[in-house]
Amino acid sequence: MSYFKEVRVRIAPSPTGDPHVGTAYVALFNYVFAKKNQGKFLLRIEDTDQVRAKSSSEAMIMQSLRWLGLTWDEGPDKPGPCGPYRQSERTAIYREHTDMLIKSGHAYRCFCTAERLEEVRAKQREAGVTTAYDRHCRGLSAADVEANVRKQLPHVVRLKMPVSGVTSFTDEIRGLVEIENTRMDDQVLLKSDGYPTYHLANVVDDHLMKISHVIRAEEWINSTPKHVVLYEAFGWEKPKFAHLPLLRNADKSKISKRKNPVALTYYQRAGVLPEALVNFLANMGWSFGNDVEFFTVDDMVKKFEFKNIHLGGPVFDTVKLTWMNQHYMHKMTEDRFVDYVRNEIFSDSYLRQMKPYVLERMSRFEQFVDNNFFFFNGALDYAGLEIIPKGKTPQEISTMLTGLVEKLDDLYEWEHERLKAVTEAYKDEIGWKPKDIFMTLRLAVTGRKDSPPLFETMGVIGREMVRFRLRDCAQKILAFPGS
RNA sequence: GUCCCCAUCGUCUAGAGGCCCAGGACACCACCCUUUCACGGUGGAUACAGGGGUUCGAAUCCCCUUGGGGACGCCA
Repeated sequence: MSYFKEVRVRIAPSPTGDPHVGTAYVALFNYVFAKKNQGKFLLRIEDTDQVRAKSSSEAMIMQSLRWLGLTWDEGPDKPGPCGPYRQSERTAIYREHTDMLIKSGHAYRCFCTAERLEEVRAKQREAGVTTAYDRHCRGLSAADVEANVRKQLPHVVRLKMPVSGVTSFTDEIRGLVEIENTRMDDQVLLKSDGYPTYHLANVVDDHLMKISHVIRAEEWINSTPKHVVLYEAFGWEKPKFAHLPLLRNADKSKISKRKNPVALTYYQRAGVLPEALVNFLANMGWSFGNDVEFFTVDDMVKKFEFKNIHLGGPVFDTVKLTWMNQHYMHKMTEDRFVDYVRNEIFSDSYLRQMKPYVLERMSRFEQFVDNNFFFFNGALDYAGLEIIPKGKTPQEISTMLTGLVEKLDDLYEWEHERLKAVTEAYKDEIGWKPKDIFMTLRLAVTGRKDSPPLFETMGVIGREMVRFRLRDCAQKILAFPGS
């Protein structure tokens, strides 16, 4: 009798930034597969990276998935039989399971320092071989380990990979995948801060949460054998695996914010309707058949099968998304139109944020739309704006803007004082005059010279749209005549 | 570099050996509709990466080459 009595699948995002379009993509296929099999769809927050995890990100992920209608049956906010559904609240479970593995001889403590590991890797890179842990601590005697533990030396716990043979698994979409064990590293399972790595937490939780099908992105294929070894070490029945193709940038590389807007919050702000985005995502790697392009999630549920997934990495083409969105827009009812404009475009919260900066600059409300278009637009038109300061080349401006985007991306909190501090530090770093950088930034973000205070305005417009405008501007000015 | 995955128009895809000198959609071009702009309609251009097999027959099966991507972290 199988351990799995029903279909249970999950989306397991890491709350380290804006909710990602790839998360929605994988969530959609999980959701559809669950519905198709009258199963359950869970949301599990994988916040085991203490350095990068942030709670605001978790809230946005949940908001975005709900916006798309991809709602879960169990999750951090929806208690179920297998909770808690936030990994940071399950550390005792991981420690307990790590101890089990150490006792059964499937894992060992490793006291190597980060410096030593870096040295080992550097040498391997130099020699042109695959970088991997050299298993220095795998042969440590029990006495040595005990002495080190007593000295409270910081350490991690690593998985003992088999040193020969082949580990394989059957991918539901592509069939048998085999990887030689000699190619695999002794993966860290428990970090020195006591938190688990993805590999451990994922396997333990998938088992404990009775996940029957692991449907995730293709980037995980290479580590799946490690997970298989873990399931076997625990003596657990394995779930089925299905690896979805990766969404791509126009140049076919894995979709990334450097080359494409990837935040779900960006698409929502840019006025893409949720059903259009979901429909578009459904057409990535999968097709309804019979030349049908427009369909609902419920329609997809009826027809979905793994074997119809096409494995070529689909390019995320926002032009086609926009066309699809137009189709859904034109079908909106009057009620929904009014509701949408009120609640998405002129939402209460957005207007309230704007109020301190826009009201004092107007003497009649007839000025509102013209004066403040940049709070509502997506891409702006920079032609005829004198956006290139005297003495600077379009290339320099473009590079400056791209560099600034990267600095702003590092910002933990999107708030005007921090925006100002980061921009000023950047100005000093590159040694530009204030005017050259601030006016250019103002024009890039708002499209006009006379706009409300720059950083406050950027704060209101929001991270995703500012990033998009800056990148868009950096690209457009290179195409200006004469540049 | 090593391993893994993949390969039909520029892009998303249909295609499960004969229905395919390859169908649909986006984008593009032309025309029609129209006081404008959109929408819509009609038409056009554009693809089976290359080479070997297997077969009466291959876009479809096999092999090699090439190309693309991913993974090689105390990130997920």
